[in-house]
Amino acid sequence: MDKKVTIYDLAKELNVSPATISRALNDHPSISLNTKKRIVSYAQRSGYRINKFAANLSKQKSNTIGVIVPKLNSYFMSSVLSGIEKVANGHNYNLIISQSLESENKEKLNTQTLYDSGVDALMVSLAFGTENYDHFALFRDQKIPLLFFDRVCHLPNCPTITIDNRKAGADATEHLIQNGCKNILHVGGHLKRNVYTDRFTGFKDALNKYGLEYKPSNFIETNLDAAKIEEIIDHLINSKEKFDGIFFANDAMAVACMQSLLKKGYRIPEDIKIIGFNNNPISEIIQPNLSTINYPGYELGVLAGQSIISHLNGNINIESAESILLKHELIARASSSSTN
Amino acid sequence: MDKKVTIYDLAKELNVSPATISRALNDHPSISLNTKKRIVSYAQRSGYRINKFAANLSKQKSNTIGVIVPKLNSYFMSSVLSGIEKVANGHNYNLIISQSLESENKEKLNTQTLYDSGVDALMVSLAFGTENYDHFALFRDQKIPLLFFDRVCHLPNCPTITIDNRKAGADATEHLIQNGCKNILHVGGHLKRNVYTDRFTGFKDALNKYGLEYKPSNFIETNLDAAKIEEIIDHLINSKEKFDGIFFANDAMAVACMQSLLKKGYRIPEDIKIIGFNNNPISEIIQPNLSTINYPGYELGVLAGQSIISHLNGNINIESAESILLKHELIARASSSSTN
DNA sequence: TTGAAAGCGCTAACAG
DNA sequence: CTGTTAGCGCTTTCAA
Repeated sequence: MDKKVTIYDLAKELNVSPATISRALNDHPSISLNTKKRIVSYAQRSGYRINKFAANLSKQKSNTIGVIVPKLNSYFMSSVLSGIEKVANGHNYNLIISQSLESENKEKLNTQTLYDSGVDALMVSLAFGTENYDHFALFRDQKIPLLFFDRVCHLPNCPTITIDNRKAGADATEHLIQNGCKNILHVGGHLKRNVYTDRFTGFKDALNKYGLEYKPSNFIETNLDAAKIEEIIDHLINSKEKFDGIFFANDAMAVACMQSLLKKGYRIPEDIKIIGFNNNPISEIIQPNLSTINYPGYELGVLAGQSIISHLNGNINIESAESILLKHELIARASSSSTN
Repeated sequence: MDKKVTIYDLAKELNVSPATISRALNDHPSISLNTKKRIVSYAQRSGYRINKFAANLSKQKSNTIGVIVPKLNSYFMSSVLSGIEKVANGHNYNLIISQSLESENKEKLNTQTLYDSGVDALMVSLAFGTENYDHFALFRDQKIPLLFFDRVCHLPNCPTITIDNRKAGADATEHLIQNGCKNILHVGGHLKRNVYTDRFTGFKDALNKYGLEYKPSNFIETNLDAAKIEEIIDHLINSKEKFDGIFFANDAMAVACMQSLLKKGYRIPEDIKIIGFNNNPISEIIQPNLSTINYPGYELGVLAGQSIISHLNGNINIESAESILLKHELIARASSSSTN
């Protein structure tokens, strides 16, 4: 069992042609049930294993999907990936996953590698810093399906899957307002990325809707690194402004901030109300529980996987599905409850 | 830019042979600097991209590493994967990642698929239920490096990377004892997996060391599903025993249990002391903060990636590194502090 | 230093 | 339904 057995070996052994072997092993319609059975059974016994290198070369198809994410180890992204993997696996697709680590250059390199690897489709969530999308041209030129999720950009014929971040941002903000906040701070992420600009826009929408003035001091752009929470605390404490509510672009930041504020003696929600984003499980561990927007990562992954695969199978035309919006949901918890 | 350009196209254009092109593009030693430059530059301009299907077939090597994990979306596993990806990417390896979803059968299928895909090495963390390891024989027969991490099994010539779970289990238990616990419950995972049996053994080691009796009621085997926490609460409350300490095999369970107990009016650590395992960030969010064992997932991933890759590069002989133990560390926090 | 040519193992068009 | 044959695009001896 050390030399690998090929279809030629099987062919010789069974006195048929390699083509017949191939047909038998691939459920090709034009082959008699008998020879098929004979071949499959013998292949089985002989320990034959297909050589995908050869099959891929011949078919110019790999049954592999490339995925590029900013980082693997975040609750949200790993949920998405889990969803994608689940459906891919169920359809005989493999996933090659790589991280851009928020670097445009690495994203570019990964894109090229995945192209060279011959993935049948590419799914990407953009790095913070990506400003130029030329590296995706390879895929578009070759008409290889390209789909963006969560942190997306809008290229012709490339579907996107997200939630309505603008509406969600407005919902979160409106919730704070309805619970009595008059001067809200929004702690956002890099404004290069749709998800953060949209949430920010939604934030301003809501202020506007309720006749609250938006001033530049109502917004801080961050890299969402919870380690840098002290900057925000400084802004909160030292600013002339007295903020009575904060809308964070993600839960991790919100929780880190809550911990710091609580330690400093702030009362939440009495002194300041807080809402996060994502519905990370930590939002239900922190006391008081953190209000947030549910952004269903696993479901997003499943949906993304399904739409890529049904496109690859020719079932739907992905290009017609320009952009899919998942439903989000406001989850009101104690961190923002009314205290009047 | 629609038809793909091959080395033959380049060869024709530059009046050299395909072999020369190949040498130029692969930094082969025996080629003149001049022709190399000429070729590389032209390849660049012409938009040439290697076809890995062909290269792989020819070399019987894919620069791809397969990874099988129980599930992608856990804090620990996504940290490990992030570490593996980081080093793999840095060495021009791609990762094909798949989930067994704790099913032995799926793990088996994934193993076969990855074998067929021609991965150069396979890294796996076993599913809960896996009892039979025959599916790995394919790899061993073909001498394809196979490495187990975290949830491991010991097959000849397959290195393993974990922490010393037995010692860690003993450390955790000893910590509770030293803080005054006399009757400790251990909530463990499936005993088929080394990590859980070892922690359990360490638990008994510590009881023994301190002359505390071990009775069957001191242990519950679970699938570590935090949703099933009520069973444990029942056991705690309705048992004749009065437990004054609990050692959980992971933090998620510990936190879920703490939340439930606190809601029922228990005081932690006064009424009962608790320690978890993994040092999941949630351990620093729950109040009181959860004592735990630091199990460095990212570092484990980096180490696992490095050892597989240096083996693939022929730098070290992986078979000599039978098993690597990472350092763990007890982190004492409020959930277990002494209250005498 | 370069070229010719033989694979790598499978698929698919065409013929029978 | 089955066989023949020509690739798929790259790598790698072997000769020159």
